[in-house]
Amino acid sequence: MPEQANLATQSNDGSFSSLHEELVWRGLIHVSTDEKALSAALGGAPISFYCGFDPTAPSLHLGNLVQLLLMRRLQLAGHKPLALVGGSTGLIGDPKPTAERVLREPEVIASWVEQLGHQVSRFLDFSGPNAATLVNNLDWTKDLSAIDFLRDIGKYYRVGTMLKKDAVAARLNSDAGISYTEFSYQILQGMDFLRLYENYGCLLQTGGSDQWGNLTSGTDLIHKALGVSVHAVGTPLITNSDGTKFGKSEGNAIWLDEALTSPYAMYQFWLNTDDRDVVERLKIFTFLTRSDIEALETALAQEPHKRLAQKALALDVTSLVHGREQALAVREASEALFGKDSLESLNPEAFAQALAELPSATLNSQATIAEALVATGLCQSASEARRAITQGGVSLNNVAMSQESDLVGGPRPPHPSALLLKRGKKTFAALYLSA
RNA sequence: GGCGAGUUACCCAAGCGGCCAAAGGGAUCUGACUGUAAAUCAGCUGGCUCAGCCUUCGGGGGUUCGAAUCCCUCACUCGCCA
Repeated sequence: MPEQANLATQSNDGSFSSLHEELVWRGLIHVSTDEKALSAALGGAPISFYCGFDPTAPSLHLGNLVQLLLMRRLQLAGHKPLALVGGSTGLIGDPKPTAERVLREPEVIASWVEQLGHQVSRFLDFSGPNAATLVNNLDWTKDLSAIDFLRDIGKYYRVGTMLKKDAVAARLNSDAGISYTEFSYQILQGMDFLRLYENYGCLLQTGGSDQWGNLTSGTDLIHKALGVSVHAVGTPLITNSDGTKFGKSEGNAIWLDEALTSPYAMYQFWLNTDDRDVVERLKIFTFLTRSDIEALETALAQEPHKRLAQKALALDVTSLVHGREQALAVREASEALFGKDSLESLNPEAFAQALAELPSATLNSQATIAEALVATGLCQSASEARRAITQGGVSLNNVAMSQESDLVGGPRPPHPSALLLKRGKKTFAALYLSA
């Protein structure tokens, strides 16, 4: 994992008259509580604010990155981030629109909480006058009794209001229904905001707009319990123009953990951003300035085939997540592997280096192409491999392989023992020969 | 507590005793075109030792030569009534 090497180079765009104005331009504010009050709070003396991350997986993903970068922008403007990991809310589960969540073992949740904490820490500065603080909501819930919870917090909640929250209403209208457990989630999250207000003077919560009901749960609770008005900001749901879900590649989520999504895959993901979406992504996912982004927008309009905007986006986000050095390496690998020049003209050293960024397998030269596809993970099963070969989408060092029985061995320049295996036009793996 | 409806492959959804590895749509994937785009067109999409075989239609049991389809039972979901 890269250290926080990038933090020092980040800054907000000085050409905006205020942080609020920049956030609006970047499209980061989809909904918020009182806009004037919010703008004033962001432009005034430093405030504490928080954003929560629930442990639903061992790693954060691109959706969480939106929040992390928003937090960083606020921090760069002088505000103090409270990064919350959901040690308790993760045990309950935020209601998804379609289905009840499966409860995980507390030990699993605890280990995910720890991993998320590490990941979050890489995106924020934990030193200086407005150092970030990592908090865990399990700290103020684990010893709370059900009776105290119902008496001290529950009384502030009206069931009618709770039922109207989109997340709950959607579930009541679906045939999945909703358990009392998940129904209660909004109260837990509201309580988090209250505790953070009491303990840290936290005045703002940020989150995805799909969390709006949970964000307002907190602002409402604080208002009712203490008579204080605090703020909430909901970022837009990121959607793809072609109608597919953002943040997925071949059906898999893009994770921030390099063990789950390689830096190469991360780079490729961003490089493949649709023309229609790329400017919006640059605004949200990079620290490029308005003038940088406008220049890329012009380039996109005039020479779309050069994909300068996509390249900038891919390099920048990969740098943010995996570090500059790694990002440059995977860019170089991408250019070598997708280059128009034949592989044979590549220098073996450069070729091997590019291959090193790909998923790989080691086989002996008597292995078949079908076996190689499965071993490298390019195909899930022998049947799928066979299908891919039959459909004409498989090549080894850019030479089409049309027979499943074809062997991987044989002289295949430029490298004696390292080979480039492709399924389709952009799904690649490295194959190493052992004999 | 009573009554009714439902649980099918990644998602939606047909099927209601054999012609069902299971229609149709969506999504993924592959090919053509291209910019490693978009749109469009075409094809593929359970597994395997692949002209054959094996496992799948909420779980378990049963009827039958034969079940996703019929019966029993359990679990879960939804709706109406109390």
